[in-house]
Amino acid sequence: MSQLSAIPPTITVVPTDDPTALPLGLPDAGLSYAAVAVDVPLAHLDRPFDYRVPSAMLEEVVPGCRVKVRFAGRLRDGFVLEVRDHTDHDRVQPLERVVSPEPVLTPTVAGLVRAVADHWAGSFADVVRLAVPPRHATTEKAEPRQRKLPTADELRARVGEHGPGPFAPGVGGPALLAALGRGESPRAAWQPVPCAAEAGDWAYGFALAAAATAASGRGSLLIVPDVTDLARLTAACTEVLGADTFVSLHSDLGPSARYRAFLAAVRGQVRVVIGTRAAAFAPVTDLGLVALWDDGDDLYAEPRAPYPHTREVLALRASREQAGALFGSYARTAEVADLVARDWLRTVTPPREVFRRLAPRPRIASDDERALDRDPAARAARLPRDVFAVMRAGLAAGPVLVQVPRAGYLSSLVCRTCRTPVHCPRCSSPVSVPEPRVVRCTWAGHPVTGWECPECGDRHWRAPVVGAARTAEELGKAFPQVAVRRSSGERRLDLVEDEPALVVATPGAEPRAAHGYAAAVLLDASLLLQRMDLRAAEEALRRWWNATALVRPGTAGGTAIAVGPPESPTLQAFLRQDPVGTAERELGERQAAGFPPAARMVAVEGPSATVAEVVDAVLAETLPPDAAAPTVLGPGPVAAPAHSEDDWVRTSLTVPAAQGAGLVTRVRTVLATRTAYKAEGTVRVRVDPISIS
DNA sequence: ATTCGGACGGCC
DNA sequence: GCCGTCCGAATT
Repeated sequence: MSQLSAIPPTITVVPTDDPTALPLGLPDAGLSYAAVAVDVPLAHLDRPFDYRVPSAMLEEVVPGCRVKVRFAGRLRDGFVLEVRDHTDHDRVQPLERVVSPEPVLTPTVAGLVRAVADHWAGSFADVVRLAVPPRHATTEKAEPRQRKLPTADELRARVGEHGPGPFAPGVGGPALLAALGRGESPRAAWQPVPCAAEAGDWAYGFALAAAATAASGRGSLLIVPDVTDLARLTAACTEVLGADTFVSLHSDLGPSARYRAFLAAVRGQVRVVIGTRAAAFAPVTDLGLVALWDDGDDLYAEPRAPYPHTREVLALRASREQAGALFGSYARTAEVADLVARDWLRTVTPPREVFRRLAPRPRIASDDERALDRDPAARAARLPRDVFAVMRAGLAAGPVLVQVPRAGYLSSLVCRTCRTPVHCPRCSSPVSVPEPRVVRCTWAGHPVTGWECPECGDRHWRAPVVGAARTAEELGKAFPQVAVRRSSGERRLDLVEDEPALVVATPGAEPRAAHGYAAAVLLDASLLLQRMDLRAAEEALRRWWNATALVRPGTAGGTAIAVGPPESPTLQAFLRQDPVGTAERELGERQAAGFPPAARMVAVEGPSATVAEVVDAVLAETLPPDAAAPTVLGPGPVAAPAHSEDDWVRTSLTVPAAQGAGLVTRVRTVLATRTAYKAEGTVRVRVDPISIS
């Protein structure tokens, strides 16, 4: 050791009679300490840390700015949460540098980030990554685009000109717009009519709601599942609000465009933000409305830890910021039904008779052998005669949509004769066909050989439905004079013209028709209904009603026909055209089964030994008074992440919804204790996962 | 007396 | 997770 370092550090003596003096002789410059949310991955370090603000940085250090700090000896990124004149710590380090003085993490969003982290048993650092896009220095320094914003009077005039649009026939619809315009914060579960007419134009409705909110001097946040819906919403907002009034935030934007849109919002240059799930955290000042389209779409489940769901993020946000909420969809999820049952949302939908008159006429066609058409080409395409008739009639009036299952859904099998789904003889799991001629069970990967149908004894199986390519080919033969167009996955059409054509599309990739389809044929019914998922029925209805929404209203002859077993309750629900009642029943079933949203479920996933340790530790935590011990489900096998060497399992803990926060806190405590103790093995925790098994 | 390494505690 | 410190064993 050198001579120099042996000399003790200089100690500055502070006169004790000076009340403004700070300990350790630090210069008092008023606001000299910053509480920083440091980007550390460890659960037990998930809290703010204080740093001294060197006087040279005093100007730039503001709440919400990005900084670099020394933490455990290393440089790390962080956000300043608060600037204060004191600290409770005696060994504070100085801030290393200010990355940017731009206050990108507003106090409101910081509060939301904390709340989201707490709700999903995650850390602030994980959630803030979802909320604030990476900095782009050039964009930050560039001159912002000049925008001409309409005044409140102009906005009121526009809202008046447009009228209530798709809310027109609605019970409570016009009142909703009026309340938003008065600066109130109504919350609605909006059920527009699934049809290609104004009554079904959700994007127009969203734009009108944003305009009414803007007229009250407040901002709006409008969220949709994907870029296709975003394009539609962009068009509607441009028409109703004007192109200067809003920005669009989504993950397809490059770093520069993304940061530019974000800055326009955080700087208050725009008060309306539209986008996909990451935009749910966008810093809209004085938020008056959050709107969410089609909350059942699984794109709303964030794939990164802590796996928050956009619907709950927005619900949390509307509550925290006293904003209105508009959750719109053609189908209705059990979760929205739950929010309605708890009177957090009120249903807004046209009167029953208006709804039924405007909606395309729903029909179902049996898919059993006897119902097939006699026409040999139709027979080859496996088309029931009712479907053949609907297609023929529809083609006389315009394009006909044919919804077929996505390729991924084909990888299941049924008995050739009685259509009983094939299950693994060893562990009863469903089977999949990962590649041609290879049949494995989905849980354990057992190769399936020597299968025999438990119902009829047949030894042969087949794919239950043909895919898009085969369907298109067969339809071409059945309708030789008609153009057959395809839209799926990568090769996707946006719009088809009015000429008669058969448009074969996978769910979610259906192009819109310029004036609506004459008819829709939903061919994937039986396959969707065979899925062993808790949400199979809900998801099937969501897809059918989303496809139905592209068809002309029933008053203009529109028809939607689903092919499947007529006795299926889900097909019957389709026929009944009652998304609200259907979701209420679904919620009732979830309640009876003790599943979310009626209960809170925390799934712990990882190598079996680690999962067992974590679950045991959670169960060993002391329960709050009156709280019951959780119900334990599992462990059951679950897919391991790509690079894991171990097999993974999942164990789920379930408690009544009211005790959910307590359970999540206990889980979080266990995770924090484990990282502090450096326990071996990591787990993944999912609160209310969308797939339950 | 000095150096090395592994375990452990704290991170502002 | 990573760094710094502390303590015991090995090395001179």
